[in-house]
Amino acid sequence: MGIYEELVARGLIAQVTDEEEIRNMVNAGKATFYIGFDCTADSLTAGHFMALTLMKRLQQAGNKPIALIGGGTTMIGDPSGRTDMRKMLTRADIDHNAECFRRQMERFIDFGPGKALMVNNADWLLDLNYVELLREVGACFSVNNMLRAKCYEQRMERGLSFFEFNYMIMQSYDFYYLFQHYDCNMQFGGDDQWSNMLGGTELIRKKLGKDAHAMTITLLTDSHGMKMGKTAGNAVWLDPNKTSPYEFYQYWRNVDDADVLKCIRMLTFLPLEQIDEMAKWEGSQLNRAKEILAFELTSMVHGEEEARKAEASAKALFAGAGEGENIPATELVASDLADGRIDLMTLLVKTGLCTTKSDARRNIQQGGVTVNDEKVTDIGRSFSEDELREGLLIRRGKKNYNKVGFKG
RNA sequence: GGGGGAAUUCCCGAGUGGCCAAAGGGGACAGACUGUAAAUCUGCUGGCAAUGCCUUCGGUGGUUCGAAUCCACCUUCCCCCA
Repeated sequence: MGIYEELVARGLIAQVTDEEEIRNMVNAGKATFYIGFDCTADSLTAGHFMALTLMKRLQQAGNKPIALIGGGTTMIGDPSGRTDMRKMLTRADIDHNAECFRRQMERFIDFGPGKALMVNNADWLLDLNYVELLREVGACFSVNNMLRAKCYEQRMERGLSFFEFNYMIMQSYDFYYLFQHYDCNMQFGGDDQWSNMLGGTELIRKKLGKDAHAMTITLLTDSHGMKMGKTAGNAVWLDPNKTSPYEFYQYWRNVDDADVLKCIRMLTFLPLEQIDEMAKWEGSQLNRAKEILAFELTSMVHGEEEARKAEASAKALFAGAGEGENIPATELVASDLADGRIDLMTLLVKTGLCTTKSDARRNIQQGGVTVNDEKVTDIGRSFSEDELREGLLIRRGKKNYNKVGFKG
């Protein structure tokens, strides 16, 4: 089975420009492909992770990846599938984000000589001359066609600025540029990028009379059709300072039954035969599959050691046993106390378990707070220095823990 | 350039002088049920020194005993005509 067939079997491929040619090229390790990453934040997210694994899979099959950091395109911001305009970022923010991206990617992809490349489109986009660009590239685009592109559909209702409308042209120009300077013959991207990617292949055909290819990755959505990799509107980050390994582990440990197998197939490197076996599991047995998923991914992103710790903590906590190594902890000092005591509501806020005291009050009143496995419903409950010294395990809801200690 | 409309809490969206911390829905959070799942049901959803006080309805001023609501100006967005 070639790599192309494997990608299909894993459900990763959404659309391709020319299946026959792409299959042959990729299976023979002849592709030089790029994936663009717009650096709108200072860390990659779980959403980018799939693109990274895809790069890795193709690299392992002998193809050459180019990671394109969108230092230039981020100056505009992709309007695809969005209902409103992105916040404009400053040049300094973008440069900083690009640097963060670079560091994270290096952990997944081998950027050794001849193996892979990392480029930044700021290097060629920012110096473009407007009139020259219009003459050279603009002439190749039909506004009529662009307006028909699916990625602008939502914006046709609410308004799309000319500024953002140009995003497609910038992205197309990237492909055109990489095709000429790095022999890049294929572009990968999320399925929401399809129109933008076709813009690039069209441009290459019109300007150079040559064929370039595009292929999109199925977007990872849950059984409700929502994009995965987000909790409460917040991204699941790859940066351990933004999403701890434990939280990262828990995110995958808690996916829907209906989504586990899909995630394992698409995101892990486990052999397909093994996955097919798991597909027979049912009911609570699926919990085992979730553990595997969570462990595999945490281990890829944060290393095996961290994955083990996260797993051990999770098991300890949910088995009710208590002490895990890796759960968040808070050390209080004398100045945190008033008259040698601290009340529970303040404590909940200090540990980050609750956002405000009102929030803490609600949680206590609704029976959602536990201290050392004992439910506390008295909002006036407070703790002495001695109690703190012995350590408290505070829990909010089923899944949020914090260990509190006292120092000094 | 001309004309018309809109901006409300995390999101959508009601509210057109006091009964408004603001209906309803979604989401989030908590509880029950479970398998750390889903579905379902219940509660809850600005803050605080909490039967009260403070801050919020795009911004700045104004009218009024009292403004999300009325007036002026500004900002942003949408629609129609050019």
